Formats: sequence, structure tokens, C-alpha cells
Amino acid sequence: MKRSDPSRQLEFLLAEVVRLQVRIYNHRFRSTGLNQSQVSALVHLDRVEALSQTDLASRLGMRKAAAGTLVDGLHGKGLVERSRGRADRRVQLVSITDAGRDVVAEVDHRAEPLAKALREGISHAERLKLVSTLQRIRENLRTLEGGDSP
Amino acid sequence: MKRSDPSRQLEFLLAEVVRLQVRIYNHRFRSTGLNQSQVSALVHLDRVEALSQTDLASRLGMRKAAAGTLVDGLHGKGLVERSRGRADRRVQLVSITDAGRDVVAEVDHRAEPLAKALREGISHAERLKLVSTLQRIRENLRTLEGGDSP
DNA sequence: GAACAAAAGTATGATAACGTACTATTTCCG
DNA sequence: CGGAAATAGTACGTTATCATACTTTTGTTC
Repeated sequence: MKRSDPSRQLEFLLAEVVRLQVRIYNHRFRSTGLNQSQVSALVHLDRVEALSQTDLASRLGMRKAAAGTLVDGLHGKGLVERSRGRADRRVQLVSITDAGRDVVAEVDHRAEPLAKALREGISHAERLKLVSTLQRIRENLRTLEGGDSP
Repeated sequence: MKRSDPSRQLEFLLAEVVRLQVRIYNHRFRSTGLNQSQVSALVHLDRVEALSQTDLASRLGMRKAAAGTLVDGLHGKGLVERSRGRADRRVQLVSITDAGRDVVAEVDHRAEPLAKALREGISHAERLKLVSTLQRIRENLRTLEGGDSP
């Protein structure tokens, strides 16, 4: 494969774009006291009744341990609740609180112009294609990793 | 604003995919003693004569300070060289060494099946489109951030 | 040509996520 | 059943990157 082939850089390009993106978003969200991961977790939790921490970790692309400390932080701010699963008492079911929903609305509002600037010059169709390709890559990556510890 | 599925929230999806990707890559590259950022830096340096640390930082999407410590690590392994700019003595011109080029070749070889698995089910055209859209997003983000410290 | 703003790099302390190892449950199977 | 293997979560030390602040050199302006 040729060295200049752009597809060869895909993995690096992704990481580079995300470093930039997360830095900018964290800067904008700083006054809310939340970082991008925490906002992302809240948004996920706002769309479902509850999630186990392992499930949340999987959705966020991180490990259980990291998701645990992330949930700790949100819980400390009163934005999520925890409850032991009734059927399976190992699981911690995490659900968003009303205060959490308020924060999601506030942050949504604040992130809107940022998201718009991010998509400048990208058509709706192009964006949909991007999302679906990224989802496919995510599936491929999940297959690659398999479980948690290996 | 419409509340769509969070997996369709582009900013979060990007971050989630990259967390996974970097984790998997670092796992595979562990025996080389290099992480994904270091490999990425080497690949960039392999395609040009030399880069200032600020320029390298910008390409990697990170800050000067982080790029500095990254280069420290590569220099400690003998994979890059530093030289003060002759015209402007503030700059540290970083260039790859022969040993660095060997590592790039080795890592390329090792990363190939991984990159292939990542692109499973994604056509060449789709990949090219993905890269070009990501590059556009990167430009948009750079415009958003402007300088270094703001 | 001297003073001051801008830029390159470095130092330092903080944080997000990691990897490994551990505990507490649950499930599987003989 | 009852013990082995799996799973959910937690603990703890490590690393990558950040944000801020500082030094050195350069460029600009009067």
C-alpha cells in the first residue's frame, strides 16, 4: 500500500480530530462543571429508563472502571441515581434524575451553535453517511475487542 | 432541537469510536513500546523532512506541551532527532531517524490486519468519503479554536 | 534602535481513562 | 445440590493530555 493512501491514515485522522473536538467541547462546557464524557453519558441516560454501568461503559467506548468513576461524579452532583438490580444484585442500574434532565437541556442549548459550526460545509446526506460509516467501524472494533479484559 | 438517538449525535459517536480504537491499537502495539500517538507522530515525520513541535502538535490535534513530552519519549528511544532552527532559534526541528523509519515499517506491517478488520464492510469509495468529511470537520474545528491558548 | 507584543518551547500540577487485580454475586454443569 | 466459571462492580497505581504560567527568542512599532 502506498504511504500517501489516505485510508492508511484513517485511524490516526480519527484520533486527531477527536483530540481537537474534545478539547474544544470541554472548554465550552467548563462553566457547567461537566466534561464531554459526562455530558455524553447523561445524553445516553436521557434516552432510556436505566443502564447498568457495564452497558453504559460499552456505549461510551470505555472500560467498566472508567464508567464507574464517571457515574460517581454524576451521582455526586445529583444528576443520576443508582439502584441495585432486583433480579441480579450485582448490577448497579443507573438512571438520570430530573436535575440531570435539566442539565441535558441546558447543555443541548449551549452545544447547538458548536455542533452547527462543526458541520459547516457538510451536507445532510454526507453527515448521515458519516454516522453510518462510523457505526460500522464501531461494530468492527467491538468484534475485534471481544470481551473486557483480553 | 430534535432528540435523536445518541449514537447519531456525531460528536459523541466520534469520541466513543476513538476511545475504543485507541484502546485496541495500544493493546496491539504494546510489545513495540509505542502508543498510538507516538506511532502517529512517527508516520507524520516519515513523510516530511522535519517539523517544529508546534507544527507537529497541530497535526496531531494536541497542544504544544503534550507534543513536547511525546517527542521527548521518541527521542529517548532514538527514533527522532532534534535540532534548533538555524533561522529561528526558538524552534526545535524534529526529524525521524533511520531507526524511526524501521519502526514505522515494522508497525505498518503489524497494523495492517488490524486496519483491514477496521474497514470490513466499508467500500473504498465510502472510506475516501469518510476521510474527506473528517478532514473537513478538522478544518472546522481548527477555525473554532483559533490559536493555542484562548 | 529600544521597548513591547507575539511565538516556540518547557515546567508543573490536574484529570480522564487505562490495566490489572480483587470482591461479590450469579450461572453452568456434573 | 455444590463447586467451577463467568459477570458486575470497585480499588489502585499508571499514563496521556490538559491548562496555566514561565523563559527565550523574534518581530513590530514609534
